[in-house]
Amino acid sequence: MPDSISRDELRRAARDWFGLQTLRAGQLECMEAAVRGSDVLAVMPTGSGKSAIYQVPGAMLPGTTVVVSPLVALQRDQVEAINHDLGAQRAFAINSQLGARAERQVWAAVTGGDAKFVFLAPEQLAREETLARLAGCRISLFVVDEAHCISSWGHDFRPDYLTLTAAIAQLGRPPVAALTATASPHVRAEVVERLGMRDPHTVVHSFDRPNLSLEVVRHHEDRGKRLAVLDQAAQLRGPGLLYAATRKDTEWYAAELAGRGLRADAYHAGRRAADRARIHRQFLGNDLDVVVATTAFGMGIDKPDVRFVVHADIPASLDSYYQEIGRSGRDGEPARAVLHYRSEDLGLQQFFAGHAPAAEDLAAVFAAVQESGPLRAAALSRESGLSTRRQARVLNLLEHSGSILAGRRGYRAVKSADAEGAVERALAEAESRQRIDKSRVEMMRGYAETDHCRRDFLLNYFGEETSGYCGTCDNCEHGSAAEARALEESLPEGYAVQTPVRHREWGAGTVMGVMPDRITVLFESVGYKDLSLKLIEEDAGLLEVGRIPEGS
DNA sequence: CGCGACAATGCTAACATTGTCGCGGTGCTTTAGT
Repeated sequence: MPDSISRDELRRAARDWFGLQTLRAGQLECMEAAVRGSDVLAVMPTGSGKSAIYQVPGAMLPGTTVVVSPLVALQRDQVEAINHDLGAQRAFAINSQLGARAERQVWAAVTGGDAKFVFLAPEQLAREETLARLAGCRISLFVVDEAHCISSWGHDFRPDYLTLTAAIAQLGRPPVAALTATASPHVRAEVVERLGMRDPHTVVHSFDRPNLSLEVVRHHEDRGKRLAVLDQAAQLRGPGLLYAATRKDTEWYAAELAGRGLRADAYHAGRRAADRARIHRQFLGNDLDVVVATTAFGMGIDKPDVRFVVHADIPASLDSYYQEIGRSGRDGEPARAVLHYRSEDLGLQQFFAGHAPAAEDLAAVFAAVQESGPLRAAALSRESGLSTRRQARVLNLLEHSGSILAGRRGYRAVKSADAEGAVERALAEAESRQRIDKSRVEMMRGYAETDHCRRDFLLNYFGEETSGYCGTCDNCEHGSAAEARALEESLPEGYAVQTPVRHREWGAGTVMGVMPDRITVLFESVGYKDLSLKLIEEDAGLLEVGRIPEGS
């Protein structure tokens, strides 16, 4: 029985099976919670033993642990690592790259109870066939690795990330463990909500990486920025990463750096799989000085001695930025994070942040559900005529705006919902998401333009209290952070980071940053907003401190 | 939202300005055709 697994047994299993001589407090707590049947949310940096949190309980619990993992290449690595540690074939991956024969073998292992771990992408779990077969097995733990993908990809790029709740229900609602290295309070709340987690045991490590120095270089001209980026990438000691916003620019920078005698290559999703694998290998083996990449490069890359991460263009959010710079200096030695910033570059990110689905798509799907529901996704796709991807996004919006429900037998309409209102509410939901995405871009601008300590800004964003001075960002070194800090002596009382507030128009929110003249608040409905303290003081009742229930 | 490519304009000759259009990031899946 799971209840009988003790702390000592967990320690012993970690040591004997996975070679972990010591466990950190956070790790052990999470393992205990998982074997006890609690949900777990762990936010820990890469390399801190996050995987052990599910590997040890998964190996000890009876039945099978399902692990949702975003990339097939990552699944392969994870499977190999576990099988190597256990010295037996106990972990398997299920994805489209399996041949017919391999697939039969995997399923035989899973249904026969030999598989302790099954790795799949959310798209695989959205397939009725896969889910039904898994539902026939004993699933004792459901793990979502890289759980921040729910927030960053679920809304449009990979909507099946938002249908995991339904999969969990169909698997008999085992305990759920969500793991990630990067999640701001907003992302954490979203993960918990979207996975339907119940009072999860939560461990959040500090986001501070003191060995990373932070710097922003501002530019007005595109040409000047390009030259400065090249000069810097050529001059810094590698190995390093250079992030650019477009595929074309990665090729351009890589060619220019190669022209200056560096071993550089461009990495983006448009390159052939073999080339991507080669670049990855060469980078790990120190056969490349610089990889010039789009956001495609990163997940699953664990190289300890990356010495710099330079951004030629601003990323879409501080979440992305932190993830990308977090790939440097994992050995604890000094590393540099430099952002080359032009305010014009924000335009591209704002473009990426915004497009609503067509009203007719929403109307078609709602009509189909209302007339012939309950319907599962595949049947519904035949009725509505939409591609499964477009439909998944539309379904998700309709569900989250309260017009349809996802049940065991499929989607059905909420009795009181009418077509017109359903479309309207779904569009409002889409707009609200866009506002949030755009406000995240604005927070990124805030980081690039602040005169204060940049580490402070970053850590506040992730919900940490800070000192106001780190000494290793450009603003601290040049003194502007110290001046800014002196100003803060006159900060008003009552607006500490993470204070819950309620705005007259925008409703509930959380204070995310405090500056001498203004505070930054993350509102649940409209995203990040800067509020002038002067205005708040003048207009009593505009902003109330504390989480005051609606309508009272 | 901002860019680059290309066409059209203005006006009377070789070219500078203005206007329009299309493009831009992440990966799973499945399937048709070599």
